[in-house]
This record gives sequence, structure tokens and C-alpha cells, in this order.
Amino acid sequence: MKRTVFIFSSLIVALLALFQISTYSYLSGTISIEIIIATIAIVFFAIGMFLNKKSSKKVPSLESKIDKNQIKQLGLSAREYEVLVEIKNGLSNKEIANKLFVSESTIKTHVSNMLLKLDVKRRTQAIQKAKELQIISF
Amino acid sequence: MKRTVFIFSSLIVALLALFQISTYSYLSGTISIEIIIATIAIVFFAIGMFLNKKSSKKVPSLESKIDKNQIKQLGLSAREYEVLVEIKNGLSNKEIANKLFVSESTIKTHVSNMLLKLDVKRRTQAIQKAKELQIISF
DNA sequence: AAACCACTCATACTAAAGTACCAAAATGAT
DNA sequence: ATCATTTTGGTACTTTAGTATGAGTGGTTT
Repeated sequence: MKRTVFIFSSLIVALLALFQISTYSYLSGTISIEIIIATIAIVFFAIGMFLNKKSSKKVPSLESKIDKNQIKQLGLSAREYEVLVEIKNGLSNKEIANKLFVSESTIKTHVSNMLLKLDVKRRTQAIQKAKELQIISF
Repeated sequence: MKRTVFIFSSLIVALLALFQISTYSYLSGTISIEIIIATIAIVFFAIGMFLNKKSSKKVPSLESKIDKNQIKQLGLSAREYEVLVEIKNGLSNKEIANKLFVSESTIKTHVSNMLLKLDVKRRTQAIQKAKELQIISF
């Protein structure tokens, strides 16, 4: 947000300067009006391209952004969420247990609780729902 | 491609007209140079935004495309692929059997063969790999 | 016709996954 | 320090998933 304000401020200053230079240059007869118009056109064309690229880049990043607020709303604990991510990665309960240095029983408990909170019956459904709720990435 | 040529042609014509009008209006003294510059600026800014939006929209549509050629390369049969899609949707073998009007045994066979062809051990891994290979959508 | 392949289904088995219930230790907040 | 939550783990059980093997049917290819 701070950067946006800075960029826009500099932009406005630059444009005012451009206007002044254009007007002065034309009045003093050192430059033709075609050149001025062409310059303005190119500059604003570039600005238009630049600003749109900035905003359009936010779309795909928003799609793959995880909604941490949603995780809290669901009541998912840190450990339950970790397990969910590993399930998405295709790991078995035993593999998750090894990766997180706990017993398989513990993982089963987490999985059961997680499935309840996501209101699904299977881990494959959990993957689907977690995607819909934007709490895991792809 | 035809449309692109058409759009660019009209664009060039419109710009030439704009230049002519600007020059004429200024020389005849009916309009100030500031207005001309502002108009040019707005028009080119809009063009810049428009062109960039056109090109950036092509990216997400490419990402969600399924690679039918890849399916053939893997040797996945039509039925095996159907089963894979239903697994992605979170269905159990029994549920898939009911949906496709076949026995659960048949589904198990399809699942086993599909897992072999995808070179994975579990259905959750199959979902992951199928995504990577772009053979299922999200 | 014979060979091949996809699809179907069954049995029997092993291995995961998931549920239910309980309980202790760790953590964090009031 | 007490209370609530999280994390951990166990036992026992049911359900689902996955493998192995065999086999019948229908359609296509050679």
C-alpha cells in the first residue's frame, strides 16, 4: 500500500512536468506538436500497459492464496492443518507420522478431527473441500 | 488472428484521425493544447490497458486445459480415466460403482490398473500426479 | 478363426483408513 | 495457578482401499 501511494505520487509529478515541458517547448517553437503528441501517446500507452500488468498479476496470485481466516473459522488446529496439507501431497498416515515425528495413532486422531471439521467422510473429499475453501494451494 | 488484424487496422485509422483533428483544432484556435494532450493521454492509456488485458486473459485458460494426448501416452483407458475423475471428486469405490452402474469389484480393478499406469501407490497420490500431468482439471 | 484388448465380475487376502473412547502431557490464556 | 485447548498416544473395532488371480464377454485387428 505504501508503494502504491509512492508510485502514484511520482507518476502525477512526472505527468505535470511532462505537460509543462510540452507547453513550453511548443510555445518556444523548438519542437513540433506532432512530436509532443506522439511522446504523450507513448508515455500513457506504456503507463496503461504497466498498470494493467500490475493488476492482472494479482488475479492468479489471489487464486492460489490460502485463506488463513477460513482456517480459523473452521476451527482447524495447526497440527490438523499440517496433516491436511500432507494428505493433499498424497502421503499415507504412516508417512505423515514419520515426517512429523509422531505416532500413526496421533495422525489418525488429527485426520478424524480434521474430517469432522471439514464435514467430509474421506481424505479425498477433504482435498476437494479444502480447495474450494481456499485453504490449500495447487 | 483475423480479428487482431481488423482491430489494429481500425486502431491506426482512428489514431491518424485523432492526430489530424488535434492539429486542425489547435491551429484553428478552437481548442487549447492542454485539452488535446489530455485527450491523447486518456485514449492511449485506455488502449494500453485494453491490449494488456487481451494478452493476460490467455494465461489462466491455458493453465486449466487437460492434456488428452498425455492420457493416451499413459495408456489410460476411457473407464480408468472416468474412475480417476470420480476419485478426484472425492467418491469412494462403492459410490463410483453406483454412479457408473457397475460392481465395486470392477471399480477396484480399474483403480488398481490406473494406479499402476500413473505409477503411484494411493488414490491421493493419483490426484496429485494427474494434476501435474494436466490430465484432470481444478 | 485366432489374437488382442477393454470391460466386466468374483474370491480371497493384506493393508490402509477411519471411528470411538479414553487419557496423559504440553501449551496458552485469564 | 487454574482452566481450556492442543497435542500426543493407546486399544479395539469397522470400513474402505488395494493386490493377486482367474475368468467370461464383446469388439477390433490381423
